[in-house]
This record gives sequence, structure tokens and C-alpha cells, in this order.
Amino acid sequence: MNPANDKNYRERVYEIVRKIPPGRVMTYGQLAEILGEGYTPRTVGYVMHGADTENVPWQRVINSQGGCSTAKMTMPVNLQQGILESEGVVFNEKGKCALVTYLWFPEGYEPEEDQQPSLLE
DNA sequence: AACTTGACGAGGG
DNA sequence: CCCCTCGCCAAGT
Repeated sequence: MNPANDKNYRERVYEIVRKIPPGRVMTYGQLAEILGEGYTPRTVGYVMHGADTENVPWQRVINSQGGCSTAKMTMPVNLQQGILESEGVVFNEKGKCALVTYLWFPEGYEPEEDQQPSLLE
């Protein structure tokens, strides 16, 4: 697909993000992998930056380390982390949450037993 | 058309 | 654990 003129390029990302349940998260890389060709973690981040905060639970997309990449932008208080915490996600003192606990996989993309994220806490 | 900039991520030191 | 490099690709200059 030709990303350049495809308005749905962004919509394809939001479509999945809207399905993430409260209190659960997905990573940029995870979304890129599911979307496939033309998408990379970086472009997914770019798309999320322009997300309609009213209709997309943008706060549920974090980086592969379990932290919020918006930390520097919302200084001194990280808005994203705050919202996630209000949804029940617990972050440690370094601003990381346990992906093993909160990572969410869309139907049909559940990980294999042996490749579960082995991260944090 | 060339160059730069990211809400990224894997790999190496 | 921290820091750096490099690949990635849409957008803006």
C-alpha cells in the first residue's frame, strides 16, 4: 500500500488502538509489527502524535521499555502516565510499568508461550 | 529534489 | 544500567 496518499494510513493505527481495554497498553513496535509493511515503530509514533485525543485512547500506547515517550513533552508532570495510573497501571520510580502484566494483544496476535515479554520489576 | 526530524527499537560496548 | 549507532519511514522545510 502506498502510505503517502493513503488517508487510512493513520486510521489503520487508530483502529487497533481504540480496541485496547482500559488499564492495558500496547507498544509502538507491537503495532508496527501487526500493521506490517510500511509501518515501523517510528512512524506509529508519528501517527500517534497526531491522534485525535477525543476519539483515541492515545495514552495506552507506550514504548517497549514500559515507559511513556511523552515524558519530556509533558514535563514537569507526565500527563500520560497520570491517566494510565488512574486506569490502574502501576509505574515504578523510574516511570516504567510491567509489560508482562499490562501488555495487551489483539485477537489473533497473542504471543507464543516462549516469547512472552520478560520485562521489569 | 535533498535534508532533517521524530510519542521507536534492537544490538553492541 | 547507561549511552551510542543505525535502520526505519512519514512529514515538514
